[in-house]
Amino acid sequence: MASIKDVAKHAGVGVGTVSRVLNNTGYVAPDTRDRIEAAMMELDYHPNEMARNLFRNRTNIIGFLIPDIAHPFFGLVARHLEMELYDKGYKTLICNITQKSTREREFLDMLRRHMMDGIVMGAHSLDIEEYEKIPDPIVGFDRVLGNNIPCIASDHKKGGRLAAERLIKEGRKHLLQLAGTKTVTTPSLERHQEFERICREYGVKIDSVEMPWNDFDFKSYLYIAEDIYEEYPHVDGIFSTDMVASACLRAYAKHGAHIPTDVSIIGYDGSLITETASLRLTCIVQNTPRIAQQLAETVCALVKKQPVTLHQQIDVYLREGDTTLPQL
Amino acid sequence: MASIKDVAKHAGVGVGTVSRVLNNTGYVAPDTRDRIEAAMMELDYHPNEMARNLFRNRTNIIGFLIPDIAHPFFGLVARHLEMELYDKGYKTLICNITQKSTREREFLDMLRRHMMDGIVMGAHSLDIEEYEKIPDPIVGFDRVLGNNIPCIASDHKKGGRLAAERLIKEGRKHLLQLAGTKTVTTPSLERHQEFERICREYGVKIDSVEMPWNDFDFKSYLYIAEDIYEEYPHVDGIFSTDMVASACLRAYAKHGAHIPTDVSIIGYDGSLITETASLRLTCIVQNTPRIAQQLAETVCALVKKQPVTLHQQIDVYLREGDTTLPQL
DNA sequence: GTGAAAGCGCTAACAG
DNA sequence: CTGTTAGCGCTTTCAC
Repeated sequence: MASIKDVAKHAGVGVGTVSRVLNNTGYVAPDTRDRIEAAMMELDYHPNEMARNLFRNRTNIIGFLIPDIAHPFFGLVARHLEMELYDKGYKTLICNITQKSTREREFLDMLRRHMMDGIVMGAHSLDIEEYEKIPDPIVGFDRVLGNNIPCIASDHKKGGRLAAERLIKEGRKHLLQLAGTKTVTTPSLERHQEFERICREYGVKIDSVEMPWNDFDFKSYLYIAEDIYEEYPHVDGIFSTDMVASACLRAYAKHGAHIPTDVSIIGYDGSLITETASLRLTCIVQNTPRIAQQLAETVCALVKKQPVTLHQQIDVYLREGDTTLPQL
Repeated sequence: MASIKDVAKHAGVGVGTVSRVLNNTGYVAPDTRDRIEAAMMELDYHPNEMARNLFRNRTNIIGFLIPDIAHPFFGLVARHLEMELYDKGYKTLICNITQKSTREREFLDMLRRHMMDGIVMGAHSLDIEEYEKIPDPIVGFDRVLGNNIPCIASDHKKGGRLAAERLIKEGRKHLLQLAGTKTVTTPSLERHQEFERICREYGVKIDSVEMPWNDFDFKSYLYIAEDIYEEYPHVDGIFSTDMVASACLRAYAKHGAHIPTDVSIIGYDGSLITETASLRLTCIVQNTPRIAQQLAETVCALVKKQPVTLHQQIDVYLREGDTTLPQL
């Protein structure tokens, strides 16, 4: 708990001089510096970052708000984002908003109270106006938070197209896509619109089902998948997020369908679970390293009051797995 | 950027009074309070948390150091830990230390510089003495960091026993266990010692392989699994972490082994990937909610200088999946 | 080169 | 009940 004053006293100098060696600013006589460094060592001195923060008016902390850090896709983004931010000199504060709560508002409030220099919003539930009122750095990850708030998202439209075209090319005749609830609008919904559009364009039968919100609990996805099978036992192609797709894979296989002979399944995200299963899920992969890089770059630019691009789209691609028919 | 001074001036009162309504301490005349609240509203005032932190000498931030937040097991612990800490009034700062770097030391330094009130160490690489020198709150998650540093870990010994006994009961005769590198000692290594001990006790052949460190990249686990198959094509029981076990499942199945008829596989952790695969991995489940709860409770107690239990063991259990023979 | 002093925004003690 | 003041620990002019 030694303070800069203690060090100064111990070394027989003023606090200003200690501060100078601490920050390597201005001139300090070599032997004075030595004495100060010795004093710091002896007192086991560590500069108090809170005091520095107060003076500089920044904490070097960026907040990341997400539905659930345990979700494989968000976990991956968080990992890369933390890495990128770290390299830029920032620490990452995370906040899950799995259940309905006041967490989001509190998180935004922390930003306003200067606990964080900026935040990346990977989830949202308030009205656009609320975000636009906030003068501090905010970047949306897959969320459109207002006209002047940057948003980074995958090219979901292309993702939907790639999936639809692939299934159609395989000769599938009755497709099914499962989407999350549309309580809030996010760019990712575009993939389903595009998927449906293309199916209609090719005259392929398409059913779109909106699923209830369920906190990413895989067990409940399994129940949902069972219901889906009951209602749509004869579809021959399914498109959904990795998690839901995996659940459907289990449900349809359990009822005797052979994957991919009878049913092709394409996941969306490209998270770890598409690789660890014995039957690898064919999926549309979101470029998480790139997303994280852009998020970090944008939020840091905002913090430094540098100009930023408001809309950034990250490319996606289809990765072959074992749940679609091999291409000829 | 309005400060408490601006509010005071605007409301025609002293800063002390404003502070009083801010913190609901002491008496403030109703109409004075109204005037102040109106001023705060008008100026869009938000108290500066950095200044408060400096005064109170705490940030209400707890750090969580882990190998990789994208790893399904660590992600799960992080999720629960964040929830627990949030309920206790703390925010969670995460730090990955995937690659060799100075990150760990920097993280510890942040603790000493009062950027965080305490940290939970889910990874470590320094010598015990380094941690013991640090006077600030540190709790080890599956890491013994010193004689006076609390450590919360699963009952790994029991985990190893449950796995061994199950495989032996199935009549398996040649077991194989894959362990991580032993560059640092962690309680989790006990499961392998116990596994081996029990195999010997029952006279069952057991091979233990130490794997190289690979940053939890599943693709490299697959390569390793291939090598393992080459070297141990005739084992009939495998025990390893979920990730490695899943990779082995793929490798052995690919080479024609039928799971679980020919080979039984038991994973360790009980993470999401054991549920999402079409062939669910039988596994030893670590009680992540409970672990997180204990971690949060312990680190908070330390922050408040309350007494804590130095060693806490969390129970584990075996969860039936599809990669072991059904019990009679 | 270096010390003294002001101030970052807030809280709490102390007079009135 | 409320205004004034002295710090929290640090950085940064500004004289000496």
